[in-house]
Amino acid sequence: MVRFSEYYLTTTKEETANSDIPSYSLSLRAGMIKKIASGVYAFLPLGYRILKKIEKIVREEMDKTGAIEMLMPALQPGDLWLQSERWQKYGPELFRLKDRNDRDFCLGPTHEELITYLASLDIKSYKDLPVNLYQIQVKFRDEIRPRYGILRAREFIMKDAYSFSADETDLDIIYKKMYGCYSSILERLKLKYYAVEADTGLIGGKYSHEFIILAKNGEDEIVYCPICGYAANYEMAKFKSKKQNIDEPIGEVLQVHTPAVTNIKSLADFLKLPADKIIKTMLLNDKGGNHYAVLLSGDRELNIPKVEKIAGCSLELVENNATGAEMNIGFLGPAGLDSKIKIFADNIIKGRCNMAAGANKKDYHIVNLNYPRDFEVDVWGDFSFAYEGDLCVNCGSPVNFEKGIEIGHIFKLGTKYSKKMGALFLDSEGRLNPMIMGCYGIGVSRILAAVIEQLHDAKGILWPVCIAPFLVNLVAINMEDPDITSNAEKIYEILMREGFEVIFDDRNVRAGVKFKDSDLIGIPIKLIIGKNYAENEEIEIELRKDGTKMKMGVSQTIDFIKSYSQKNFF
RNA sequence: CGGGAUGUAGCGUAGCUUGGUAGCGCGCAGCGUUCGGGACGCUGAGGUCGUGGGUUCAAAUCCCGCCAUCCCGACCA
Repeated sequence: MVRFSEYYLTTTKEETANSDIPSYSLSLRAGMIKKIASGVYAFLPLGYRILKKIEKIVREEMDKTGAIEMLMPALQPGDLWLQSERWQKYGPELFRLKDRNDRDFCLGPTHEELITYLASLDIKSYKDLPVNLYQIQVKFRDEIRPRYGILRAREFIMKDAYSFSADETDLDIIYKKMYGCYSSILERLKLKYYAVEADTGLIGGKYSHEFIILAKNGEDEIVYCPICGYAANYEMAKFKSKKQNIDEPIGEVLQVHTPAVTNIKSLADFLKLPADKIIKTMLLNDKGGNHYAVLLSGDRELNIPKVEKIAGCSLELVENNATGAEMNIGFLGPAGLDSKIKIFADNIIKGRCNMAAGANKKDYHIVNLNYPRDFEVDVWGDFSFAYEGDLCVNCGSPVNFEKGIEIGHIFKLGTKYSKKMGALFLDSEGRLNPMIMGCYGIGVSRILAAVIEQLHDAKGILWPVCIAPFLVNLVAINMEDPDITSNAEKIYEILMREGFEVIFDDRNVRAGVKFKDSDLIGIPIKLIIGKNYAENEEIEIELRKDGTKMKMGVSQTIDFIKSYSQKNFF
């Protein structure tokens, strides 16, 4: 296939500065990518080979589900984004630009607007539905902090699919197909992953799943139950608290002078109470200036998205200085709170007794608060994050925590875009309806990094056979020995005739360099031609996976490679 | 956006405090010796010291602006 000496590939022995995680450092050292600007990378020939193989797998699995491939422009007119109102909502993450006539454009971070626009032009009847369209395209997001190389880049390659259907049932069918599709993609790539319940934000009421690849350096955290298989995004995770409600005689309400004690830790020290006997009162407000107080056990953290979900609007924490003295930030509590403020209380507090909380008065707290004697609650719910030691919401076993990389996200969009952009169809009774949409993304270039993140060792990358840039590296031990070179050439011919993806390391460098490069790049099989081939016609085989070494004749070697490639190791 | 740092050959860096010849390692080219897990010797090519201005007889070095890159920061009742 290719001769190393003629190929475009340079590897480096030394790491580059700031290549802080293995996948980044190795993809630079193996000569797969090159950084062009912050968060912008070029795929060099080796990296591009791998990328194309990943694309191929994604494409095959998508096609199997009946999804149809197309290609939309990366450059999109601002008008469409005005229609969906995302032009206003998206913020600086959206790459915006103007053409010579001063018209607004953006570089697409996703393609909902475009696809919905296209569907509105072409789809008129329920007979045209359902349909699931996808593309593999470059996306742009002006990330606040691009990092970890290709894992979190500003320009990246993504497969995104958009489904249109006439009813929820068809949406469910496609959603399930996509769920299955993503699972098969990740299984073919030999990745360890979880499909977790994810936050839909305020947009979609329905559910969504994230596909998370387990990795120490991941930026996402998941909570899962090893017993029953429950898995969720850290922010979303439901759980049961282990702590029992304490049964003790109800005490009398007392006001305590607590000068300048404004946080849980100092209050716990001051009152000599454990943090979970304190009610933490967090104040949020919505865009309309309405306040919401959230009561939490003192040892828990506020989970704003969970509150937003119940409140039905986006919320912000009230800043310390924002409301000034009249709110008594630092001394808030449920008892005697301004009645205009809605009180949300975490279920964990339910049944607890003799709690301490702020007195809504500077420098004072109250002890021995008891519900419902001393305060009211408008809404009970789950408003905190799961902690180590919490229990599975389904089966009650302790939950585990794991870091990971978000690789895919499937989402039921509903009619958000179709309504705004007029993507309507006539149903069988002649009524006009907005199409029901779903969107399904998977990060193609991110997969490349994620695979390395999961599959590498001290020597380099361990590619699964299905995406390895080459299956076989033919190493001629010494290019100045005519016997060795002529034998290697002969074997090279045979391997090519067999149709194997082979790179022939014909460089005039020492054997050690060839071995190191081969391991770094992560080619699954090394075939080594040295002196002993001339002696007994046996090829030395070494496997990257575990360093296994074997010797066998040419035809057995061919058979071995065939069967090895079919097994798709890792 | 706030805080902190850094920019010197393709890559990694020294020199800057105390202004005066730009140095080292890797890589690259040539020659020779080597040749089964990143060899060695000799020779050589390669630098607007991020950029613009200022101070000075003289600036990689001191001062100011700009640009780029990197790190940290979203939990406080």
